Parts: sequence; structure tokens; C-alpha cells
Amino acid sequence: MIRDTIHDIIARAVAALREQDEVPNVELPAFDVERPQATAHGDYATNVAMKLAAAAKSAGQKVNPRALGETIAARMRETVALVPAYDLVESVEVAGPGFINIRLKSAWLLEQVGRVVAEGNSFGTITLGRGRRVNLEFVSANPTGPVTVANGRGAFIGDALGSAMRAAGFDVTQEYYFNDSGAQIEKLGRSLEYYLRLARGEADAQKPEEGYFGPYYETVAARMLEGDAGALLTLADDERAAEIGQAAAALIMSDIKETMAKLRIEFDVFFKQASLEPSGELAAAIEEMRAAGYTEERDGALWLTTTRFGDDKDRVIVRSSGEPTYFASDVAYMRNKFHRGFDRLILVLGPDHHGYIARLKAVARMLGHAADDLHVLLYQLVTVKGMRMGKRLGNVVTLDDLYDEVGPDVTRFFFLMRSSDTNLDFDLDLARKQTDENPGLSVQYAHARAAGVFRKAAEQGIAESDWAGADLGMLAGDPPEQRERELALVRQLLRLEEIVERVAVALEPHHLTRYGMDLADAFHLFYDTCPILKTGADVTREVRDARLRLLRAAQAGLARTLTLLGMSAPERMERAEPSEPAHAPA
RNA sequence: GUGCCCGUAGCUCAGUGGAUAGAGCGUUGGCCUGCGGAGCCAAAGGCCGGAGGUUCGAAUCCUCUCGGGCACGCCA
Repeated sequence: MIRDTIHDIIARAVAALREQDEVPNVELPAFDVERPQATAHGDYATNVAMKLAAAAKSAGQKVNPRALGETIAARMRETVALVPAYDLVESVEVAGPGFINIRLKSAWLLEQVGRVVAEGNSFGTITLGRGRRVNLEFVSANPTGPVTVANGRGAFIGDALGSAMRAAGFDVTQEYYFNDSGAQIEKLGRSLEYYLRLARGEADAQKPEEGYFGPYYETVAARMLEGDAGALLTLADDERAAEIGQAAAALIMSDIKETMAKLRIEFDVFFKQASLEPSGELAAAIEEMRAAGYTEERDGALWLTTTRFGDDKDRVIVRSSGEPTYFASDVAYMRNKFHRGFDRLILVLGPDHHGYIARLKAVARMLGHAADDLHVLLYQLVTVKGMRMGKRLGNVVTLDDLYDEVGPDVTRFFFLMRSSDTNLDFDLDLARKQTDENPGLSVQYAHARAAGVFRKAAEQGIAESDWAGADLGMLAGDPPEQRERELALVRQLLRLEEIVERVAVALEPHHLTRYGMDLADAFHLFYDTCPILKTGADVTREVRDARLRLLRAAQAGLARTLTLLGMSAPERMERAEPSEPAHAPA
């Protein structure tokens, strides 16, 4: 990455200066290379002089950071002039309290366009992960109903994070854990038994006091009756609820998979909790904990002593009744993941799970791993503004509801606009708009606009082979206003690699949406300022060809960004018919 | 009571210890013979909840405090 090159130049210059005792002889502290907010400050800025001055001060040497900055900057200029690989730097200046601002050469920036076009679909790929294996678990909503916006937020976060981490060089497995056993399944069974009996016209059907109710479950019952679910109603009392629950859960699981597929949320593995017992892994995990001395018997139950590793209380894994708890399955499941050879586990969980982090990290330690091998990514609540009642569950809005309202692309963009650890207020009225006010669409529109120019070019008989080898240096001769917009577009494009890195390191996929908006903005500005095929515009053939090549790079960058977000990159935008308001006036 | 998240423009939110705190929407005012106006330009709008502290430098880190949300089972 470019920033790594800048970092090298700085480190090399400082090392050379230290050999000649021109800077304080202290260990070089960690320093930042960042993009300044103000473009007037150049492409990159570093605080190395201030950091080094601070380190010197604590070692008893007094140094003026500004003067140190001047010394380092001067040496950087020499380094850049000497090393051909560093030929991307235009200027090195000191500003403010000692910042060193680095500006890149326009010619070098323009050359990068060729690289972007050549990399195409793989542009934005970096080697950060070095093939390390990561298990990314998300959604994992119980198969007791449709996925709601509350637990569906993890779907978008997880899927986009997976894409970005793959681009960053990690080997990612995306996984869904179905809790398809236990008391909730029996509860589901009792609820469905009621709906099944209702559907068969049994007037004396008893509605359970607690359960899963709503229009959705009526349809599930109807679909079950298309099969042989009627036979389940004749089962004995002690197995009927569980059997009906299993049958319903299987059907709901297929619905959930369908929802995920519609929203382009991909999973490599659907793991069923119920499989842990027959496979023997549940018993093996409990035994492993016992053999390692991490369990204690108290009150007839078996406790896992998670307090040894920082949890605030121990946890039961086998009840006094002899039944393993849900937490026992968690232990077995985590053990299963580590046995599959993952270096790192990431769990994307909702806000109600924060109390689990300590115990899960304790389990990771008990399984012989570092607490940091397990990362829990918590996201906060979701509210939906603009839709009073969901269509399927009544009081709750589901992902299918949103899909029907605004489609997969806008849904994904809106869910990814916010940081995971802030509440998400889904503005459905804004999401429904098919105008430039809708930020998600404007990114797609930029891509479609680029595609439109290439269509127009084809109509005029201009083929890709005509401009594929165009001299991008031509653009350096453009009028300043146009050149600046072209360069601004290139700069935005080149940021993608840094964005991918940041998303993968900080586990913050929301940066991708913001970047998408920034890139689309830069694109629209370029498009408005720099005519390419416009009739009447005075554009030479050489400039036209160079701009087409830049346009192709922009299109590739936009497509890549959209792909990472799990959105489509349309060749043209088509206005859909306005959808009916969710609460139409009577 | 204990723990976690949040508090930044009218609204919804970005912001990696750095320079003049940004975006989208909304508001106001401009730009339509031309590659798709689903666009562009501009303006107004901020004691970054409050108080201390650390630092050359704090929206960011620490302590306290005030507001809002969530979680704390031999439930799953």
C-alpha cells in the first residue's frame, strides 16, 4: 500500500539521521501516517517529529519538534531523490507544531489509474491477513420465526465484514448456528399444534399461554399440513410438542435461508446445535472440561469455573436433572470450531449478549487458546422509522418486510451506514426515495453513469481497444479545475485499500458505506466538470481516451466497493414503480 | 446494585491522540439547448452533555457526574 511506502521513507530517513547523530538517539516510537483532513496539507501527514521529540524528552533530551521536523523532512527529500521506488513523492513540507506533510506527484497518481484498471475485480485486495483462518459467526437467530431487524443487523455486519476480511487476505468461513433444540423448540411445537388444530377446524384447539403467535405461524401450519404434519398431532403427549417443533423449525430454517439468500447474505456453514449431541461432541466437551479440572459439582449440578478466567460468576453446564445447559452446547461448539483449525473466532452478537463475553472468553482460555483468539462484535439496537406494523409478525419488522419495501441493495446500505456500537434508526421514508436524496442509490448511480458513457462510446464506434493504452499523462495538461477533479477522483480510488485494511483491523464495516459516498461524490464532480464524449465540448482525442481510461478505473472502484457491501453494481438505473405506503390511507 | 453501549449541526450519524470538528437528510438561495438533472454550486446551522485530570496537543485517553438505552437464570 502507498501508506506503507510513505512509512518506509520516514523510517529510513530517521534511521540514517540517527546513525549520524543528527536526531536524538532514542528508539523510534510508533508514529502515524495518516491522510490529513485538509487537502491543503497534502496526501499524507506524519507526526513522527512530535513523537520522537516526546521520546527524547522522556530520555532527558530537549528537542524542538518543529526543528526536528525540518531535519527529518530534509533527509526525506534526499531519500526520495535517491531511491527510484520512492519516486511517487512530490514534496515534503513541515507545518504547524511539526507535522511533516507529504504530497504525491500528479503524474504518479495518474499512472495508478492503469493499475486500477488492470486489477479490476481484485482492486482493493491486500495481504494483511496472510491467509489466516477466521471463523465468522453471525445472525444465528433461533429457528422459531422470521429474522427480525433486531437480530438481522448482524447479518449485514457479518456479511460485509466477511467480504472485507477476505479482500484483506484472510481465509474466512461465514457460519450460522441454529439453536434447533431445547425448550424453545417445544414451545414452538405447542404453538404450532394450536395453529395446526385451528387449520383443521378443531373448535376446541387450546392456545398456549406463552408461545409464538402471528400471521406467519398460520402460514407455517398451513404449509406443514401440505405434508404429513397431521400425523404428528396423534403422537403421545411426551413427544408431540418436540416433534411438531422440530418439523416447524426445519421449515422455518428453510425460510431463514431463503431470506438470507434474497438479501445476498452468504454462509459457508449452517451449523445445527442439535448435531452436537449425536456426534458425541457435547459429552466430549463436558468431559474435557472435567478432566482439565475446570468443573465443580455443587447442589447436584456441574459448574464450569469460568471465574478462574475473569467471569463474574461460575456457570452451570449440567443441571441437577442431568440435562446439559445451552451453555454446554456453546462450549462444545467453540471446541468444534477450534478443532476445525481456525486461528480466530469472531462472533457478531446483539446487544443483549454482552453478558456472555466474559464466559465465552473464559471458555476459549479453557480450550487452550488466548482470550483474544475469540472476538465478540456487539452491535446495538435497531429501530425502524416509517413502518408501524410488520407484515409477518405484526408488532415486529422483519428482514423480509424491508426486502419487500426497499429491496436488497438499499436495505444493505442502510444497515451498514452506522457504526455497530451505536443505535441504528432505519429511516424507511428516506430509503424508499428513488432520488438523489437516497445515499445508497447515489453510489449505484455513479456506477450506472459510468456504464452509460461506455454505452454511448460504443454507439459512436469507440472501442475499448482504442483507449486501453491511452496516455494518462495527457490529463496533467488539463485546465486546473478539471485536473484537480481528475486527481481528486484518483485519490479517492486509491483510498480503497486503506479502507479495506481499516475495516478488517477494526472490524468496522460501516466505513465502506461512507467511502462509497465519498467515491461517488468524487465521481460525480469529475463527471460534471470533465466532458468526455459531450458533443460540442472541445476535447481532444487523446484527452478523451485518457478520461475513458480513468472512467473505467472509477467504474471498477465503484463496482468493487458495491460488491464489498454486497450490493449490485447496475449498468443502468431503472426507476421502480413507487411502492405502496405500508400504512396506506383507508 | 453491577456491567456494557450511546450523548457531536434542526434530524440521523461519521470522526485513527493531531492542524480551521465533517457527511447525509432537512432549511435557504443559485445552475437545465450538451456524456442520464437520480446531477452540480453556495449559504445558514456546533461551549463535541457537564466538571476535573493526563499530554507539546483531547470530541477521542483517565476519574467523577448528569441524561438515554440494554443486560445481569440450574432460560434459550
